[in-house]
Amino acid sequence: MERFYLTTAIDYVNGAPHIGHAYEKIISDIIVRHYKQRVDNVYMLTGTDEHGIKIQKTAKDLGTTPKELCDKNAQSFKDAWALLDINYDKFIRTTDDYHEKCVQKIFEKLLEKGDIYKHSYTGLYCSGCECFLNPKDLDENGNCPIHGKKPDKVSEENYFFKLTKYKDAIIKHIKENPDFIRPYFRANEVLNQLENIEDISVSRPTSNVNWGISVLSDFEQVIYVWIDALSNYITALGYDVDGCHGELFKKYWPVDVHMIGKDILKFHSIYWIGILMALGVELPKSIYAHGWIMINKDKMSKSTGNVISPKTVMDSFELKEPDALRYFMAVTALNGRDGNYSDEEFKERVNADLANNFGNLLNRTLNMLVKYFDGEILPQHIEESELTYKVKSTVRSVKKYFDEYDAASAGLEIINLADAANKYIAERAPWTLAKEGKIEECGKVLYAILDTMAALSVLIKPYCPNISDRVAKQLKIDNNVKLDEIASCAIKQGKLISKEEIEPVFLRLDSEFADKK
RNA sequence: CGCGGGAUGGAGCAGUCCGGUAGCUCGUCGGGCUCAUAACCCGAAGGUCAUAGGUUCAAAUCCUAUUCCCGCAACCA
Repeated sequence: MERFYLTTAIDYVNGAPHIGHAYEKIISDIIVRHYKQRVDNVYMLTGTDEHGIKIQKTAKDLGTTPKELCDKNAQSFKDAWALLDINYDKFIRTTDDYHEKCVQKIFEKLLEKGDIYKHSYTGLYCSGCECFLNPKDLDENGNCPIHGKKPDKVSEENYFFKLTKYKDAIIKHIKENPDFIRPYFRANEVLNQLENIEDISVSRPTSNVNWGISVLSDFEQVIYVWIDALSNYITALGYDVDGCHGELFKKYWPVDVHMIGKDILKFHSIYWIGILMALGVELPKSIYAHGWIMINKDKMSKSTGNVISPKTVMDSFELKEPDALRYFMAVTALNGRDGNYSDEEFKERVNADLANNFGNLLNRTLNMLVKYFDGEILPQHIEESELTYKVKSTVRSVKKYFDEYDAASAGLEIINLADAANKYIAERAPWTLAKEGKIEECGKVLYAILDTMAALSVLIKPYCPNISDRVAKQLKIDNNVKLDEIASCAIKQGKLISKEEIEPVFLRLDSEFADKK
């Protein structure tokens, strides 16, 4: 593999970014940073989905234009990702000019091919909701549950995509490629959904929705979200319906993984795949459906009012960098399951793993190095230890977990290595060795730990880039190396550090130190 | 009978496919260490493995039934 391409879902800009949006971007960013430690060419795409009736209505309510609303909210997403050190390569907005033009061409191509056709649709329309209601959503009297009145029978002309034509091919693809939908248990759900699939409506009359991309050959209709939003994954790379693709598309498509929430798996694994098949474009290598972040065990929702933003968390703990939140988000939800956030859990987890286990390990070891060796690494202390073997096996299993995009398990594996190093110290008790005059043995133990920390600095970098940098600085090593270049005995002989240069890499939240800072 | 997943010490989970001393993390309690960020290490307590039957020398694990919870089905990140 010499290139890696990951996309996140593009967020609907009808509101502000919250911790659920942030979760997806954080694990995506961690995966991307990990692959940068393995592959030279890595590309990450994120962005915003900006069309549709909800934006149109919200803008109207706020007395602004849809475009102004989108500009403002898209910026708030960008700001949030900057705060979290999300290193995306491109931020696409579905209102971007090149995207709109490409989507129009895609629509026309499918129309010409006969995979999109015009069809009259009759449904139950509620003027209060300004949308069609599903008969199942109605109350026992057949009324709209929100507005309490009978919806009208309305017919409208829509364009439909012949999804049913591709049904069998999609089923076949999913069954033949067990790695296509991750985690695997989600594939069953999709196959189940496929049984009852129908052609999907891919346009809306402008009389209903005007904030959208016009159908080129029919200005009475705008293109609906399926073709508009999902196409971002290829338009961002310069896809061209006539085959004159941009360099990025040639280089990075097909995508290695679409990182999405479990709620939109159906649209990606069925609708999007159908559209790609119709376009004759190669299919994604995999789609990863992550779980949701619950807040204090409850689903985050506007109605319960428990929606929190990443900035809220960072402000309430006075965090100046996102490392702790990034780490917590990565490990709180195991491979595709839901995770939970609470202030208590966050604080305890981060204190236990990053401060007590990881950070304190470096701190105590460097202090001993200063105390017993004046901060100097002596040549006779440089050698491999039993920890060297542990480092190698950790690197192997971290890679294995990331092969499955399981950043949580990989993260725990990394912390386990720090744990093993703490046990190693206790077993060897270098402070006792120093007192007993076994000074050379003491030096070797300290070196073994520091050399393990050097590897840990590289391993933890995708999760906690700032912490990693502080470790690297104090150990005078380069943490900007590929995983396979992690070497034993990376720390060179000579003066390493003085008492004054030792700084905690991560302070406990709510600790006295943290309060003072 | 829509499809699927689950029920294991206070909490969260592994073990179930291929039966054979019930394990991990956190919490609690006790001890140790004193290099360190109230940190680190060791040990202990605590479970009739949802319920009722069955198969077996032996069942958390296999079979049957029951109860309860959850996901998807339904434009929630």
